[in-house]
Formats: sequence, C-alpha cells, structure tokens
Amino acid sequence: MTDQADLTARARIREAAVLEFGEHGYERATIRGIADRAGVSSGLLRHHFGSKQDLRDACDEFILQTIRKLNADVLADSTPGKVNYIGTIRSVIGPYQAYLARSLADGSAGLVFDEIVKLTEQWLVLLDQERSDPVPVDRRARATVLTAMSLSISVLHHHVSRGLGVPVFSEDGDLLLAKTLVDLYSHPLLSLEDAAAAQARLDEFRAGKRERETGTHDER
Amino acid sequence: MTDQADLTARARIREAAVLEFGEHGYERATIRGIADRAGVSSGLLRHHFGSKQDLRDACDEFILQTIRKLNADVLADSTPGKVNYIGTIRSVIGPYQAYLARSLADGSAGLVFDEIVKLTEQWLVLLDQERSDPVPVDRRARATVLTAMSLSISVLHHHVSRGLGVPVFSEDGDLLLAKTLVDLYSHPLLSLEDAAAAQARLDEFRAGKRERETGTHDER
DNA sequence: TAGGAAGCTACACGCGTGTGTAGGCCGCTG
DNA sequence: CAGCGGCCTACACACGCGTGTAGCTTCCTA
Repeated sequence: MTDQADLTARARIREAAVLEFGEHGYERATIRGIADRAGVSSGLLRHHFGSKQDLRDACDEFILQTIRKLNADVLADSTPGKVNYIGTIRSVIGPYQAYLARSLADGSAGLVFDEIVKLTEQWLVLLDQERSDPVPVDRRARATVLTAMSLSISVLHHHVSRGLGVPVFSEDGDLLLAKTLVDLYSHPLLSLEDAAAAQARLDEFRAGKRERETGTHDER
Repeated sequence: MTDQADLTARARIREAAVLEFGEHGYERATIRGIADRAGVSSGLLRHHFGSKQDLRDACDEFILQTIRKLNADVLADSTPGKVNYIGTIRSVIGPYQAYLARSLADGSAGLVFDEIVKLTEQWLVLLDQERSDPVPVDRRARATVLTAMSLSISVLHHHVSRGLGVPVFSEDGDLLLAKTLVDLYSHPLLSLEDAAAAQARLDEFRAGKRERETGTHDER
C-alpha cells in the first residue's frame, strides 16, 4: 500500500477524489469530503483544480493515462493465451475500479472504453486468422460488444458478486470468474446451424424492413 | 404511445419519476422536475409517496413487477431458438431502459438482476443437456456471468452505440446487435484445448493458493 | 535582503434542494 | 344539508452544497 503522505498535495487530492467519486458517485461526493480525505482545505482544491467538474475531468484524464500505459504493456509482451485481459486490468486499476465502473456506466469514460475496444480489435485479428467461415459482421462491432461484455463484470460487480457468492474483486472471486469465463468462452451458446438460421432470418427481416422503408407509402 | 393523461395522478407521478430518474439519474433528478413532468404539484408527490427515496423504491417495485410479468410470458411460450431474450426485454421495457440501466449500474436493482439470472439458468439447463464434456463450474455462476454480459449492452449503451455507429436502442442498432451476438455466441473465443489448459492452470494456481493459506507461516 | 509568486487556510455568500405545514376543493355518506 | 376524509396546491423553512474572497505562510530568485 503506497502511503499517500509522500505525494504532492495536488496528487493527493486527485487520489482522494477518485476514491470518493468511486465510493459515493460524482453527485454525492462533496468537495469538503474529498478535501478531508486528502488532508487539505477545501479551498486548496479549488486552487489546484478550478471546479468540481474540472476535478472530475482531471480524474478521468488520470485514469485514461493509466489504462493507456497498461494497454501498452499488454501489447508489448503479448503472450497468447492470456485470455483474461480484463482481469489484469482490474488488478492493476485496483482501487480505481469503482470510479471506472461508475464512469463507464454514466457514459463519461468514452475514451477509456474505446481504448479497450482497440485492444480487443487487435486480439480479434489474431482470432479471425484461424477462422474458416466468413465473418458476417464488422470487426469493430464485435470488438465493441465483446468489450462491453467484459467490462460488465466490473460495472455490475455488485450483482455478479452476489450471484457468484464471493466478491468478484477478491482473489477467490477472480479465480471463480476466470474458470467461468474460460468455460463460457470455449463453449458456443449457439450451434453453427442455429446461428446460420438466425442470421438468415435477420437478413430477411432487414430486407423486408428496407422494402418497407422505400415503399410507396411513407409514414408521417 | 399511451398518453399519460388518462392515468391516475399517482401512476402519472411514478411514470414521470422513472423517466426523470432514467434521464438524469437519481441525484440530479428533482422532486419539482418530476412533479412538473407529471403535471402535478410537488406537494402531491410527497402526499402519495413519502420521500424521494420512497418514490424511488416504488419505481423499483414497478420495474420489478414489469420484468416478472415479462419473464412469465417468456417462460410460457418458450420457443427454442429465441436467443436474444435480452432484446425482447429491451423492447418491452422500452422507455424504462435508462432507469433500469442506471439502477443496475449502481447496484440497486438486485431483484431484477436475480430474476433474469433465474431465467438464464433455466435456459442453461436445456443447453447443458446437449453438452458432452463435464461442466467445471456451477450453473448459477455461469448464468450470473451470462446475465451480466447480456445486460452490459443496455448498461453501457452509450459506448456500444458509439462503437457500432448506430444507437443500440434503434431498430437498426437492434438488428446489427443481433447479428453480432449470433456470431459471437456461435463461435468460441477459445479452443477446447486452450480452455482445458487454462482450467488446469487455474486449478493448479488454486491448489497452490490453498497450500499457501494453510501453510506454516501466515502473513500478518 | 526585498519582493513576489505559489501553496494553502478560514470564512462567508447564495442558491437549489428535500422536506414540512396550512389550507382549499371535491365527492361521498349520515 | 352538514360533515368529513380523500386529493391537491401554495408557500415557507432549513440545510448542504459549490463557489467566491481575503489573507497568511513558505520558498525561490534577482
């Protein structure tokens, strides 16, 4: 545990802010609460960061840089078989998980999300090479959905913890989660035939829709 | 579109509250804003529901009942091949999606989540029957993670919409999403060999951990 | 050593908010 | 028709909050 006493006041404030925002959410967290946690006056907070919103922006920026650095590391070593990249993220992000989860949920951490999508996309490139059948959808789309799915464990950690019976952020939870994910990722929920049928149905529906749209009568 | 003018004042208030909470979040939504939207005075709101928190509880209860009803319907007809149950939910929940997403994200919609887990579990029962290899993890655990993943599209809809290039809540988005999900669900991200190796590694790690825990020295 | 900028504190202001209260209107029942 | 209990409104209160301001200390520099 890095004691925060040796950090500069500015860094201490940012640290405290991320924690308070993470615990209570942006609205419920107060300037004074953050200042107390950082061991400074509330005025200093205003001195270093302009407003509460500016402070939040600074926190977002800090988290983004942390993620960027992490991603760079992951790309650097790139051991194949490292499935649970999100698990790695979660452990490194550590105390900032609550903040990140909240930011993602309220839509404000777009850059972080996109960063992870980028990484997932590169992973899909490798995966697609071993694939024989044609891919019916954009790689970006698949990476986006996969990213959302991966992050859902963090964002919905309350519920996942309850369902698993252990806190997902604990070591036990991580282990159980990893086992579960490996099983889910290795067993398709849909057979290829069912999938093909479904895709056909979807295409049919889409064709029907397009016809409807360009038809003789237009609504409204 | 059901005009809300014919609803009772109490119902109109609840409706307005769900919408306001969904749009702005619980903290930012105001009693007066909800009252205005419902076309009543703010005092009436206090008369029917005791406090802001009580109003929220009533909203939660309403959403829960809606989901329960929906689930019962799904269980009733039970057409196999209906993969995208979540899609169905989303369309029925309709205007309440934002509220539900926010509730799930802040951990307050536990009962709703558990309800969907229950449904997913029953679906897994069917799926497991066609499976030959032994299942290494609890069905509940798998259902929980699957549920979180499914719901992530709603909860992270801002980011998913951005990534897909179309709003997920639109018809186009739904179609693209369905195609993507079918593809992802029908193609394992991990080969069975890789998965087995990963499971072995995890078991090994867990064994090591247990040994460490019951070992001679205990930390701290 | 003088001076000034940066780091930091104490304190007050004003606004928006949830909540409380007094009272008016309407329909039902004796 | 009197009375009364529901819905419903208008208005006031008190508090917490983000923000503003004045001034102190510390340290670097010319």
